[in-house]
Amino acid sequence: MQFNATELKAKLFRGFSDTSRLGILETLRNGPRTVSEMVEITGLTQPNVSNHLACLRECGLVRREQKGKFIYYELSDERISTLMELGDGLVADLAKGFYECTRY
Amino acid sequence: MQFNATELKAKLFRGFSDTSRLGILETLRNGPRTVSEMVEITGLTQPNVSNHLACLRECGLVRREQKGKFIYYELSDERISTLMELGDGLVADLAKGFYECTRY
DNA sequence: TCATCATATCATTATAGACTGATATACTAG
DNA sequence: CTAGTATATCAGTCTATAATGATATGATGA
Repeated sequence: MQFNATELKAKLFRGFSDTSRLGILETLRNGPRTVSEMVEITGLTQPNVSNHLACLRECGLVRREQKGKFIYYELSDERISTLMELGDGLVADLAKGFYECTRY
Repeated sequence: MQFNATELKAKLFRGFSDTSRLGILETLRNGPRTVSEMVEITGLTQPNVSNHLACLRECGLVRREQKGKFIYYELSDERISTLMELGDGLVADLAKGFYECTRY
């Protein structure tokens, strides 16, 4: 399989495009978290969180660090937070559209 | 159906998360385009482009303007370009990860 | 060593949504 | 009005992937 720039960028955004995955990324905006903390905060099941983290890590959006029996995850780049901030602003202004958007 | 902030933001990013849809948005970074121009540039079929544009319009990411027998689409907010720029930068730095990322 | 807790992986199921081909609508020029 | 071009819609198919439950791995402390 071969990728062009647009495909790669689409993949990047796909990291943010699922509610569960974005929820996980949101919890990391305030600093590193363990898997169980994220499970607690998001209400997702543990295997589900681990699966999404595997995706996010494979694509380089998060990195992890083992500390004792816990593994801490964190965002791998400041711009990932920036992207989410930009999203916040846009959603605030376009919110009406997103409420009504039923096509994807 | 009820949405929280994260769900809405995920929806926003979903606009950018599909290669075809992102390709369409990319063509609009240089200004308004007609549907047929986008078909020409992206290589997608016309119904496919129209479908994606309907999504994007419903969610407020693009707006359209009729001029004679053509309909011009354009990005509805500057920050949409900014978001794509940020994406460019991130992909450039994390590209390796995205090449190898096979999980979504 | 074993028991326990934290995290990861795997097979399966279920669903969203991308794409196609056919057709409908809408605008313009003649 | 009609013909031709531009765009939109729709039903059906197909694929990708999110979620689940069961299980495996790995680290810690006793």
